[in-house]
Amino acid sequence: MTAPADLARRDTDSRRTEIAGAVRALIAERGFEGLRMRDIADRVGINIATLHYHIPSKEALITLVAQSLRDDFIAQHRAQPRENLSPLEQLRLEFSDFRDTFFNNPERLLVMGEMQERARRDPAVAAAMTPMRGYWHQQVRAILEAGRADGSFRADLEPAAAAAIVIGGMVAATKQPNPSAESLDRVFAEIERCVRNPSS
Amino acid sequence: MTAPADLARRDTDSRRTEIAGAVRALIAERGFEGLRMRDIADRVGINIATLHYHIPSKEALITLVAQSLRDDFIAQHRAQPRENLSPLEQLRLEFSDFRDTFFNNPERLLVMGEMQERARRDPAVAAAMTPMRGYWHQQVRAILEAGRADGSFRADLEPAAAAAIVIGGMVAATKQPNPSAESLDRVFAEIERCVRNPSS
DNA sequence: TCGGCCATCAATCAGTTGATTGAGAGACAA
DNA sequence: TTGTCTCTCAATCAACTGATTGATGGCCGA
Repeated sequence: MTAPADLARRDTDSRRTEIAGAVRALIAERGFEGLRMRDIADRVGINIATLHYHIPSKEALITLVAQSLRDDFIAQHRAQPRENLSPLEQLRLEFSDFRDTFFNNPERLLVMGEMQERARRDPAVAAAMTPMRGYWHQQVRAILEAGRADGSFRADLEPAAAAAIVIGGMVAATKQPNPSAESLDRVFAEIERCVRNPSS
Repeated sequence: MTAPADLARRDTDSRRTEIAGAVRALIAERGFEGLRMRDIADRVGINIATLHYHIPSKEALITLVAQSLRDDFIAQHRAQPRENLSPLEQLRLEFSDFRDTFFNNPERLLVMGEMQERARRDPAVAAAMTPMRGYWHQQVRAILEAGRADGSFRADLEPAAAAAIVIGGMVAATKQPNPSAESLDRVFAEIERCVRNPSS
């Protein structure tokens, strides 16, 4: 008996989603260099040949994960309406989004970090990661520009450079030893003081 | 003839240093998941058994590299006298140090990034990386505290959080697409504006 | 001179790893 | 019913990988 009736049989699309989730969990746990096709199959609960049926190669798998990350990222950013908020409120929304992800979905940030490293050597990964990084950067930059325009942020603020610092600062906050909600918030508050207009 | 006279014969200490250098170059090129003992031996120009003679295991090798990074890092930071400089000058020295390393020794920063990722799962690596990160953080924090004290930096600046942002901002600057001396300097200048006292 | 130690190498091993093969079972249309 | 298409699996492969073994030649102290 090679395919018992009680074993879940899924269409390829949902299988691929399931596989992507398993891979992300494994990368978060053991990193890229510890990623094994057999472990992925085991976690999904399928045979390694079945895994290869849905995903032609390990390389394709990694591309799939990069795309799944990008899709998640953009979906989350689109979920919240930001139009009616002040630039400072938008920036704070960015912070709270990030904090929520860090605590409720840490695997996402971990895997993004790993993928970011790999993007340097793997064009296929870079093709999925670069737009995501660009989207985020653009989002923050637009907030900073709006804040500079309405006087709530510094007049001498350079949006592109400052966006890099804001994002870098957020990421750095998570890499401190023993990150907590409080330690994250301390860094976020400092970023706020970095960009706010002192004379307002 | 298995050990010809024209083949370099080195004592274990200098061999280990040589091996650490080769490993760092390989990690920078291919990342952690592409690191192979045979490639290391090839790059050093020795047999794989000789490699294992000097380094008992791959794990020990990685610890060795982490330590070599830490030693380099601290050596460079001790090299420049900072005592007679103003806080702002000290901060700028930090920037130029970092920029020099990025362009003259990019392998160092690349490998530090990879190791930082790995530190999360490997206590031995963490033991070497955490003090390095801590040293750097402490260095920047001291500069920021001094600047706040003498009024050249913001009075409401929180040194620990700001240090995280300064370091995170520097690192983020190198991860922009197509980083150049100019793009780095734009970020560094923005960091300066972030911390300076607006009323001075 | 000689004996022991150090650094080195060719050859080899056992376990791992990504990928393939050939076939079975269920669903569904003709 | 029959045929075919999709999804699944056990078994297997060839290549790779970290590590070991046993031996060799040179250096150095006695």
